[in-house]
Amino acid sequence: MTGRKTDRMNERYQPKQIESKWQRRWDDSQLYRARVDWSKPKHYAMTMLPYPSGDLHIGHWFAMTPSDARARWMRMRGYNVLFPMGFDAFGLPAENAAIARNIHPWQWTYANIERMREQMRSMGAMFDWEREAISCTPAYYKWSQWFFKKFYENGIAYRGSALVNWSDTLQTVLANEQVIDGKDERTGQPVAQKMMEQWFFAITNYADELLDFAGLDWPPPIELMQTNWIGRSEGARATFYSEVGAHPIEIYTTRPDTLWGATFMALAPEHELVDQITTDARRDAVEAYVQAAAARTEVERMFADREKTGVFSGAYAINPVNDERVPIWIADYVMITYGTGAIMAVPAHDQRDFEFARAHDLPVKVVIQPAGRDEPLAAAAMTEAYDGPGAMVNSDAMDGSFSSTAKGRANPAINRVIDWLEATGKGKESVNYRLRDWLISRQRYWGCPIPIVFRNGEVAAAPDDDLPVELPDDVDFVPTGRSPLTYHEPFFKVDEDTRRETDTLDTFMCSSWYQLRYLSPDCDDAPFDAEEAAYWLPVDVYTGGAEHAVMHLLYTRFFTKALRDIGVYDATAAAMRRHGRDPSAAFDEPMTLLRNQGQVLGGEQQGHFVLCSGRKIGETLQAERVEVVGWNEVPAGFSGVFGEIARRTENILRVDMAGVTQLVEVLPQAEVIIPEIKGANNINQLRQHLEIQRMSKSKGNVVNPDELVARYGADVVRCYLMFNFDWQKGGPWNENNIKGPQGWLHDIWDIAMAGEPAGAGDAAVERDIIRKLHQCIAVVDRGLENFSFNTAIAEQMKFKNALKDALRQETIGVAAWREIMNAAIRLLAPFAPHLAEELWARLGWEYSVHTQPWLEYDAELAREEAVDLVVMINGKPRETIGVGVDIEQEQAEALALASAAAQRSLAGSSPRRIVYIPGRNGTDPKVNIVV
RNA sequence: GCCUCCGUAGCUCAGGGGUAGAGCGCUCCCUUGGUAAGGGCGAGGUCAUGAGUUCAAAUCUCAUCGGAGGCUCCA
Repeated sequence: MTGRKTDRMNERYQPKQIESKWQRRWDDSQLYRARVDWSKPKHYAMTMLPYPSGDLHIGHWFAMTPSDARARWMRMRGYNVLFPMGFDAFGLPAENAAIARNIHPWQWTYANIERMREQMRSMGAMFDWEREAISCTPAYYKWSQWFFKKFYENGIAYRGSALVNWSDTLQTVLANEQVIDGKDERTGQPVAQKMMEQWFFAITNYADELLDFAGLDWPPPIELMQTNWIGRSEGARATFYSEVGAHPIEIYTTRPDTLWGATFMALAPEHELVDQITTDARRDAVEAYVQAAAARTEVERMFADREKTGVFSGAYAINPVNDERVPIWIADYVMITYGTGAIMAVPAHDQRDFEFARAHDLPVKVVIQPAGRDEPLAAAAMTEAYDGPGAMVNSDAMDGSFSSTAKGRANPAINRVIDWLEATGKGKESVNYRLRDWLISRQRYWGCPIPIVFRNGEVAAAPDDDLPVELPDDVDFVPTGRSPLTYHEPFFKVDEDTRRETDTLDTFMCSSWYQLRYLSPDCDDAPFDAEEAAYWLPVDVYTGGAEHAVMHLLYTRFFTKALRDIGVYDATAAAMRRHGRDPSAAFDEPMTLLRNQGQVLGGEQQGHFVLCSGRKIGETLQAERVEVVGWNEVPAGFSGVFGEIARRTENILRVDMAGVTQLVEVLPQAEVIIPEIKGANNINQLRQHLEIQRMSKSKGNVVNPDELVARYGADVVRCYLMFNFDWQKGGPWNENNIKGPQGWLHDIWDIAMAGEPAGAGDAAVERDIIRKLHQCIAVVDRGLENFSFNTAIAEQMKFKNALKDALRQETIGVAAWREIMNAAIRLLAPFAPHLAEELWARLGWEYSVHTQPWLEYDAELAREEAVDLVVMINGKPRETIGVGVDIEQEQAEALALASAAAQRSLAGSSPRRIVYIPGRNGTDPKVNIVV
């Protein structure tokens, strides 16, 4: 023992030195260069590229280092792994920062990239920097423009007039996806609807294909969010005609089976026919209403008292199914952006229409009669719309059709009505989507110029020779509401008759294809090299934040499908075939597996609210009693200290008493009462307050990873992030817990550095450690497979504890020690790559541990030899009997019946039933005796 | 309002019809020329609540409560 202690004292684990040393060595030896090698299976792992915002924050570490650990694991398992990194470098923050600092966006951007690249190197991640892609470089955006041209030539990109989201704050339009609750999702500033001519991508052409997630392994919530966003609904369209002027008014409905129950129509205030159908008598009222609606933002329209407002147009329409005359109203509960912007209103069977009808005294007509009711549904008595199943009534020839709760054709009544509508030409089956085409024009400077020219008013794609259409540097980019490039004549003026498009592209377009640019970032005759693509595509594992669920992740899927359809992958498919790889389905989706990490939040939990009573000595209360209560449960007249525990150090509590901090010293004999924790309580169980909130500079709770690395080393930070959170959930930052992983790595260092053990070893103990090692391998494998990094590390800690214990007992011999260390260091390598590399070298093994094969789990070695036979009486465990793993049922039952517990319970009588549960892979066998 | 996921030890989480688990933290003891440290012992849980199915429920079903996220006049 003394000798070992001395050895350990000689050298301590000093992360700083070994980490920078190995980072250099890895660079010099090009350890992480990924090259096409058809003899090996490929694995393309990608983590969402950062925006170069200035400093790497802990969220980047949390997203990237576990992804790195998994990529390393795949590599050790024999895959040829590509794990690239880049920067999504166009966008508004660069402009805003540049304006604030009076420098150019590119200066700001490139300085940040330099800085972040260095910070990322300190992670010790296996990024292949040779493949770095930066979206704001001409070499990159040339191809963004090229794709735009291709889309334009194939009708996927088009210019159109539409009601778009305009942000006054940002002085640009925004995509639908960037607007949340009528506000810009980044700044929270309101967004107005404005009619503008803009560039769009026809993402809606792909709506149905985007709904299909077959073959994808994506988190169900993401699939659900995309599905909801696309918002497919099935129904029918029908055309009503205005009584005067016979203007056709097309409506969309999911309930054509209720067409006969329409008692009025409603048009959105923005509907183009409003002006034409309104009668002179009603014109003033209608115009006032339309103006009022226009003045309201979408938020106000949604959250204004839910009362349905509207105004009668004076006009009537004829219901095509029964020629009934129905009044046409203008109402802002009808959205111009959904369906046709006009509805047939069926108050009896639609709650919104019902509320409107009751508010405006419009008739209600029942056309679906629920079955099995004592009283049939009567319009006058209804207090809400009925949208359940029933038989069609008052519907002429359709009467009696059964309307189920199913949607679309699956509903017999709807099915029959649609057939009838189509046969009579009164309407047709129709599918509607909530998804709208992707608006990609931006009236800002720091983005990719749209490669379009206007020649004598004619729109044309910029010629290939023009690409890249370079973004000029000398532009006054302070926002004015018009694209800054419109003030830059050398840019926009091609010749007397030809003018360039001066809008720039949404940066989400740049990030829709970056996985392709990584394949060959220097390629200058194509967006990507077909040979590289044939090997690496598609991305096998994609990791990043869930906030991109319906933006980036939907766009990039659309992009991939569109590229496939316009033949961009043809050369790649040919190359695949040459190498014997089947290209079918290789280009349907960009990323086959997706996982989202959670968010690391600042701060922590709420403190307990306590009542402390005792003697006051100076400013400190010496408490003899501390009771946890609800925050509002202060007894009247209570004279001690009460409030929330803000901090606890040893037995000193700082109690926040309505903003004033009171010191409370809890005396050793004090009584502590915490109702939520049963049994005797003590002060250590008291929770102290730490707020949970997002990390942000303004709150001052941002964790700087550089400082952490300087203090603990990159490996400790990596392991802390992987260990202390469920990666897919995230959680509050609590640096106290860093001691756990830190101690673990220090222990491993100490164990390895203590050198070979002197004793001869004990075969049984060695066998047991090997068993534990293999049990550990299984758990680590499962953890990495499932992105459950915390369990993978906890299991290794457990194994380390067992090993340390055995070493202390001097029961491990030299040969076993080397075998175990060899395995343990390889197990550690994905998590703590520097430490593993250092120990691997120190124990005399060949560089690099990261190119070693992963550990082969051996179920036979992991198998327990002795198990406990559990004797259960009526399902309750009562006794255990040590037995061999191979015990048979007959023997087990006999042993169980003979046990003291069984004898006691049976007391001479015979059991009603005996259930034998054999042990499977290591679990204990059980015998349940029912008495 | 609707949809999805989640409630297990102080914390972070495994498990998922068959003995209640891990790591960290915490208590107490030892050590201290390893010192923003080391070693040992130990405590702590009606698996949110209630009902049902079963020989057996933390696990399956239903309801309720609580938390997180998403959608929301979607016709």
